[in-house]
Amino acid sequence: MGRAGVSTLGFATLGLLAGESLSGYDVKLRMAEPVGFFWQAGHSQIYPELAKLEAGGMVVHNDVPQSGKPDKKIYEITAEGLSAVKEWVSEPAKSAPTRDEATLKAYLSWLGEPGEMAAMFRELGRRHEKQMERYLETEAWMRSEWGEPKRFERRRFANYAALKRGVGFEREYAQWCRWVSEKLESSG
Amino acid sequence: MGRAGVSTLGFATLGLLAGESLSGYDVKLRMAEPVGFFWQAGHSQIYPELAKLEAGGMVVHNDVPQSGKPDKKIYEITAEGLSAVKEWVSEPAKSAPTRDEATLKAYLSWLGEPGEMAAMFRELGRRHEKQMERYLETEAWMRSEWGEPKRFERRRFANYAALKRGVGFEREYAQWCRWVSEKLESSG
DNA sequence: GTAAACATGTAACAAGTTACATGATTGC
DNA sequence: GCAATCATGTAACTTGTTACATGTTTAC
Repeated sequence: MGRAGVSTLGFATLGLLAGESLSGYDVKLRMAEPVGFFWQAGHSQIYPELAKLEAGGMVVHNDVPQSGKPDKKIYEITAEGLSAVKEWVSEPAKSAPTRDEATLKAYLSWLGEPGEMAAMFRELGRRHEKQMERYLETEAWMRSEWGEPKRFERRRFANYAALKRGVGFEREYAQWCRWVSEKLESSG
Repeated sequence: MGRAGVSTLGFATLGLLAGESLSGYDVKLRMAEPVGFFWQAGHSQIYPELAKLEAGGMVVHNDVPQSGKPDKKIYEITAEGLSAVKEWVSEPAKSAPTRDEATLKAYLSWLGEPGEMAAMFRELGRRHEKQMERYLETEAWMRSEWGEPKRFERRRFANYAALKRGVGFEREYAQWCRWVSEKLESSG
């Protein structure tokens, strides 16, 4: 928890709501898609989080009655909530301790059969490569839709910057996987 | 939890014990230093974990009485524990969902003052660069101590491979941070 | 004398995952 | 008919973090 008991998930939610008012369901969808590769949460985390934010005066909701489905709760950020995210966003990002199972397995790879280990890393590399390609497609879409990255307005640039991190991360990861699998193969 | 209720932390611990018998305190030290950048745990997690592993027959301990300090418990991996790690290590690594606060802040950077945001990312970049340099020093030490990476025996290669991931990760991260801060500056 | 290293544990809390629970509408 | 989408929640559980708890030895 950070200031006034708002967790990082809380700030992520506030950040989304700073752009547009959303239902819990919509927040969930965005946590899966654009935001998902650097922060995600299931609905079982989001609904209680929204309730907590409301209790803290960061958001308010109004019910939109629907036929058949439960009432939709549209959450809107308050002035208090907005100033809280704005303050939070420029504070030093704390890099949470990385926990990476694949790197752990590389470190312990001497315990496994080299051929099997090589295959495992080859497959892992493929997965990260595919993910990178998906991000590159989105990047291409942004360029075609929004034009020159140099002239992006702030919100689009922010989106582009996050995506760029995704591309770099996956590329480096895929390269490393391929390197590991090749070395393991040639030694087996 | 994976097979027979062993968590990833459990396997990390078993992996360490596969190389040498260790006390809980020693496991903690290794979780901080060589293993720390891709998997870490405090002693409050390690002691109960060792007890759980022992209850599951994966490790056994014998007490080494000491003067003044509490008895040292030296944990040794069992045949069962060894075959469990060996099986686990070549299974597909599940990439746990990434949660990266800095990338989230980049995505929400449009909410902050550009100058402040740029400074934040510049500082973050410096941190990752320093970390990269620390890893590079270790790499240099390995080369000087162990010779040509090509001829590393399996255990040393495994160590080297994990370190290499650390270098690549930090390099990519630092580059991205610098790129973000430069763009934010030139736009502010 | 003071801090760090050695050595082991427990308790309280926060965060995240999986499963349980309900129910209409829409597209195949 | 069957799965997916829309829409909201709760409960149980696992994992990880921070704080509490104790006590000696060694180096500065």
